[in-house]
Amino acid sequence: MHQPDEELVSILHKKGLKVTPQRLAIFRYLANNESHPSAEKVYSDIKGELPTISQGTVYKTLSTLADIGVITELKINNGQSRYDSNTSVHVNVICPRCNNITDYQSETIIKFWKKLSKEIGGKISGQRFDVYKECSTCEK
Amino acid sequence: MHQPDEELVSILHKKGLKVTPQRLAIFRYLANNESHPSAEKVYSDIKGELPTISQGTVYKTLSTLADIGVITELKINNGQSRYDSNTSVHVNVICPRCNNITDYQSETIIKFWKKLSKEIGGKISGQRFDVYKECSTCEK
DNA sequence: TGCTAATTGAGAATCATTATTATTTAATAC
DNA sequence: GTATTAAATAATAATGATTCTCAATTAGCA
Ligand SMILES: [Mn+2]
Ligand SMILES: [Mn+2]
Ligand SMILES: [Zn+2]
Ligand SMILES: [Zn+2]
Repeated sequence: MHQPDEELVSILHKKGLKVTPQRLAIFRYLANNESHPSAEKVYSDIKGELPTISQGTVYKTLSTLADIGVITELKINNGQSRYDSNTSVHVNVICPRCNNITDYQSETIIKFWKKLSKEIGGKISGQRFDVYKECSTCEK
Repeated sequence: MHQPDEELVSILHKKGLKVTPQRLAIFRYLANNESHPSAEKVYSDIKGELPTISQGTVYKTLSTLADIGVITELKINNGQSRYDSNTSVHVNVICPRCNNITDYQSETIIKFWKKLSKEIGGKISGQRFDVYKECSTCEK
């Protein structure tokens, strides 16, 4: 694990964006959170650190972080967005019952992506691979 | 190309659901439409055939068709849902600028899915593979 | 040809997200 | 350090895609 701050600060500088406590805190929160939280979850959790932050700022910040490419926004089937700081090529395993999301990574995926992106060609700007499977809690 | 009606009617019977003109028309429309239309697009296009249909019925019908597995709902990044009658394993190539969606299918994808679903194991209920790439119209 | 539960149509309600705007603040220059 | 200023934030209102409600209609069946 590395200090996420340095990377974020460098990218913000490069893009001419300000380094704010809100941006640092939300990015740090996501970088240490595997659960692909919703904006609402980020808001309620981040209030411990930044008690006066507003929902609007959370949405705006998440959108900014997605724009600069350090997180990914995933619209899921319950109508909400979930936020993922894992920017490597991977599979999101989504429980169709409770919308729990976990990452699955393997060599198979890496190889597939190399082959597929070459096959499709052109300027590909991203990808999203989801697999729907009941989580261990829900299958009981 | 085969008659989509027969398949749908048989599944509706199996599930104890009624065969209605609205369900037939919307399913037929999607089966003959590669463009992954939104609910709004389905609504405005289907009014030619069913002038008195309501938006609510379109939403409800699309949801029913997705429930019984004959179409797939894709929430995309503009906040809308798009509907796909291609239920085979494939990649949706989505233009991040105009949200145009086209299907990409290849042996690479089929083989990957066989391998990946075995790797992940358990009762997988579906999958979704998206690739973001500017469409030919937008890259000009 | 009726019966009945499912479906539809019309319109209201919901709710996640976005927009607005006054206030605050990070970054730069002095 | 202090002033300047454009960007960011907080509070709140607005939006809009989707869902809900319920009375009217209809598909499926006896
Ligand atoms: Mn993920
Ligand atoms: Mn498709
Ligand atoms: Zn679950
Ligand atoms: Zn395009």
